Amino acid sequence: MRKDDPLDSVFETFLSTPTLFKERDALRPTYVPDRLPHRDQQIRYLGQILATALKSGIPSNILLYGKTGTGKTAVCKHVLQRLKEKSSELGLSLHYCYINCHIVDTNYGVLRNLCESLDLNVPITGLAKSVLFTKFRAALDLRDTLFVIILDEVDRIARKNGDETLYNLTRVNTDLKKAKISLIGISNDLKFKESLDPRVLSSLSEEELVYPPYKALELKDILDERAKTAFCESIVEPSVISLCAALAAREHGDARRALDLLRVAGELAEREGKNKVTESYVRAAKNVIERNTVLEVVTTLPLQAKLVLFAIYLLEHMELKQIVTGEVYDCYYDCCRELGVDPLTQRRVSDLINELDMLGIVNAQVVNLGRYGRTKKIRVAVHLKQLESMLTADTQIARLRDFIPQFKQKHLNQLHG
DNA sequence: TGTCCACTGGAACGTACGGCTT
DNA sequence: AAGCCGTACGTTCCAGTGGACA
Repeated sequence: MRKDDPLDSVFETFLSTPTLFKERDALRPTYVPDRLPHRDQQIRYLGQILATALKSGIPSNILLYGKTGTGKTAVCKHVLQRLKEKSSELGLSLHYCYINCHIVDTNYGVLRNLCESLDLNVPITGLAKSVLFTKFRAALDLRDTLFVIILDEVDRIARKNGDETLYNLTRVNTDLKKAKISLIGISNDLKFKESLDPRVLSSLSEEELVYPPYKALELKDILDERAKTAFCESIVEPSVISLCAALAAREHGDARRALDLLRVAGELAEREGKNKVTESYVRAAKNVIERNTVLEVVTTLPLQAKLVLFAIYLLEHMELKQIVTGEVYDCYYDCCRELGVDPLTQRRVSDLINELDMLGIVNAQVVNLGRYGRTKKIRVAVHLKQLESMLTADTQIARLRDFIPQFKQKHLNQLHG
């Protein structure tokens, strides 16, 4: 053991303090519990549709709607797990493949995942989609099985790549002799239907189910149950559960958020060697989570997006009444020149602003200023000081710090000129 | 009432890149 | 090695928008 290694004391402290957790993973979003409180109706409904499989029928394709953390994915996985067990009791074959289109967000990627779930080896890139699709269909039809495909965040793939793959998947049953497939699309965007090809829509949404957000009391029940699995006895004060539930209920009843709060609060308490999780740890957890999400997004942004964000930051820093696309572009252009980076076109920058808006770092709203045109009104949506430190962690952006007074002066001159 | 501003956002296209097939 | 494929990222072009203003 090296005496001067600071990590030694960290590890030793960690090992010597008793853990508060019995099963930490029970608070992770991927965990599928045995019981899902307040989702009986949804479970029953999904079960009824999929039960067709138990009499060798093809279940209708299903579209599930609901905001994040309303239990869509958990219900789906839960029901399919049970269905699979029941099928094998009856000697029927059933496979299911879960694909999160947020992670696998290309048509090719989806097809590749489907192939892999049938034990086919496919290259990361290089094959034509049609070739991949033929391979998949052929491999599938070798089995006498029902193949259920769950496409989580299906709106993402439809929006980004068009509905080609969805269309093909909804039609594949007509070409299959032995196997059958059934689709479950999960989406948190209610408007996504509008952008779909009507043919795809009608076959994908033979059945539809909307998942309402959890209410604070329902979240409390969920948390209660999970906390019992996750923590050792009498670690969590009852008020902690209520606070987590209340905070998450405020954010459209997101159970994932509530569980995250509880887990991080537990981890913070544990790290400080405490044997109780109190309300103050929940509040601290809230800050940690918010900061981490923004930090991760900002630091992983490509340089051009960081420059656009820096330009918005700069304008916000100058306390302008209104920040619009044109101003952002001018400022961004100057920043690029300062760094010797080739500036993008305004068209592209407009898209980058939309992307930053989607990520929740800025708020961009299209407004009509009459004679003064149509543009986007932009505001920074996160803490300005934090944003600065996150941006200037990038060495290139840091070089722009000296540029701030110069830019301010230039802008003032423009105002008076 | 018509004009005009400052963009938006869709569509088509170009380029670079990694990786497969032949 | 050549040809092909999918993806990412970007450009160019252009019709459309809707409220202020003359």
